[in-house]
Amino acid sequence: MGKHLTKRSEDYSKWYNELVVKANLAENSAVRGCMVIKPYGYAIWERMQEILDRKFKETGHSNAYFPLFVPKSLFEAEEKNAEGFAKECAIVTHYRLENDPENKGKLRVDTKAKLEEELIVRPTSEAVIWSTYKNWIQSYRDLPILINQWANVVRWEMRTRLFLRTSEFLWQEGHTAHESKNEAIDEAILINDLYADFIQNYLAVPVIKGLKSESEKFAGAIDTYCVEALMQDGKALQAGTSHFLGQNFAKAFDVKYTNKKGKLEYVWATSWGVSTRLMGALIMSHGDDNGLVLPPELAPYQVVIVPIYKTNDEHKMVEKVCNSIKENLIKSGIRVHFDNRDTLKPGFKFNEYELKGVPLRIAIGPRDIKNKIVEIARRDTMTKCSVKQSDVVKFISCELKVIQEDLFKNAQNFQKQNTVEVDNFEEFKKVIDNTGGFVYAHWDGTPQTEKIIKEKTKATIRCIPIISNDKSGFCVYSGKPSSRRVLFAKAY
RNA sequence: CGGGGUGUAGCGUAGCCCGGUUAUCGCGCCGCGUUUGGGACGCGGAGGUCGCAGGUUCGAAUCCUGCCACCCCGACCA
Repeated sequence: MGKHLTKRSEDYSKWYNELVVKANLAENSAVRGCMVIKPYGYAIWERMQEILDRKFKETGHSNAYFPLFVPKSLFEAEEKNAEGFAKECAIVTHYRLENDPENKGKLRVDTKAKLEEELIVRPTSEAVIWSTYKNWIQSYRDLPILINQWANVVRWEMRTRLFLRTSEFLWQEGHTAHESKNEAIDEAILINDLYADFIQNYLAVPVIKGLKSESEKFAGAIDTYCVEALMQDGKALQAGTSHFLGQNFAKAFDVKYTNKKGKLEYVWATSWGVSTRLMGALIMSHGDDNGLVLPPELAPYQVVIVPIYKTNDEHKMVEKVCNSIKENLIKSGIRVHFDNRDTLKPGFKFNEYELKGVPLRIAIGPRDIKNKIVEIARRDTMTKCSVKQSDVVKFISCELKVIQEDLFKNAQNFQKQNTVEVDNFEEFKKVIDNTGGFVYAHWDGTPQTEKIIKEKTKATIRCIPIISNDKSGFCVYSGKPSSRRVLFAKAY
C-alpha cells in the first residue's frame, strides 16, 4: 500500500493499515479514493459517535434519517449551494441494467431505463432536508427543529487522500430551523463550541475557533463558524464547521411559519457537521514513529493485558490473574482487552498494541505473580513501571486521566511553538514556506488580497478567530488599514 | 483536465536500458518440531493472467503502439 500513498502519509502507512485500507472495489474501477474502515478504525469512529451523540441529545437535538438521493430540481433550489457543489457530484441517470447481447455474461445500462429527472447522490443534505421541513413547519409552535443525521455523503473530489478527503465519507450533519435570526446564530455558535469542546477534551487536539472568510465559507451560508487544528507537519486541518444559513434555504424551499402575531415569516436555519476526517486529525496530531497514540477518552480499549508464560501450567496461573484484573477494571468502567491468543509471542503483541495506540499495557508473568505486581507501560511516553496488584485499578484510572491531559498539553505546546505573528510579507512567505504553522497577520478584509496571498504562498485564511485582543494595524500584503489579525496557514 | 512518474504472489520488491532455460528476494500464509519477560528459529510446502489489448520476433516481464488504473505536482475541497 505504501506506494499508493502520498510521500507524507507514507510515514503514517504503518498504522493506517491498522485502521483503514484503501478500497479495492474492482480491477480498473473508476471509483477512486474510497476507504474500507477496518474494525479497529471503526471502533474509534463509534467512540466519536457515542460521545457526540450524547452531547447533541443533551442540547436538545434528536436523530433522524433522510434519503441518499436528491432529485436535481431540489438540488438546484438554493443557487449558491448548488453552484458550490455542482462540480463534485455523482449523478444517477438510469435505474436498470440488461444483458449485453454482444458480450456474453456482461451487463450494460438499459437505455430505456433513463430517469426523467436525474438523482444526485447527496454531497450534503440541505436540499432534501429543507424540502421535507417545508411540510413540518406551519407555526412558531413547530419551532425550533433540532435534528441531526448520521450518514454517508459522496463528493467526487479530483484528488483524494485517505481520511482527509475520500470520495465517500461518514459524518454527522445537523440541520436546525428557528424562529429568529439570533436564535439561529446562537445555535451555530453553540454547536461550534460543542465541537471545540469535543475535539479538545476527547481527541486532545487543541483548536482555534473562528469565522470563515467570505471566500472560504460554506456555499449557501451567511456565516461559517469553524474549528481549526494544526497538524504535526505544520499544515492546518479544518476539524469541524457550523453554519448560520440565514433565510437562504427557507426562501429557496419556501419554508414559512406563522408567528405569534399571526404574520407569515421565513424560518432561520443552521447546519453543521464533523466527519471521519477527525480520525485523520487524531493520527496526525498524536502519532509517532511507533504508530498511533490514542487519547484514553477515545480509545476503543484503554488498557490491554498481555499474559506472559512458558508452560501450560504457567499459562493457567497467569490467565487467572489476568481475568481477575480484567474484571476489576471493567467494574470501574475502564475499557479493557485481554489478549490471550497463544499463537503470538508477547513481544509481538507489545508492538501490535503500540501500533494501535492503546494508552496503557499491562504485562503479567510468573515473576510478577510471585511478587504480587504487574508491569504497566504507557504508550505516549513509552515508559514502564511496576504496580502492586492491589493498586492496579486505582493506578490505571489515575494514569488514564494523566495521559489524556498530557496529550492535550503536548499538542497545545506544539501549536504555540508553531504560531507566530507576522507584520510584513517577506517574513510571511518565509514562515509559510519554511516552518509552516499558524500565522497571525493583518489583512485588509478584501477577497482580492486573500486570493493574491493564496496564489503567492498557498496559505489561506483558516479563520477570523473569535477570541482576539488584537490592536489595529496594516494589511501584511496591501498595507491598507486592518482592524485585527486573522489566522493564516497552509491547509489540507 | 495540464506536467511528471509507476504497474511483477496478500504486502514490499529484483529483473527492463542490453529480448533467450523453470521470473528474484524479503515479509506474510500452511505443516511439523523447538521456542515464549520486546516483532522467535529450523526444516518442508502452497501461492504468479509480469495492469489490459494488439504489434515486432524463432522467442517478450524486457522493444513498439493503444488503452486502463494508481501515485506526485497544479486547479477543487470537510
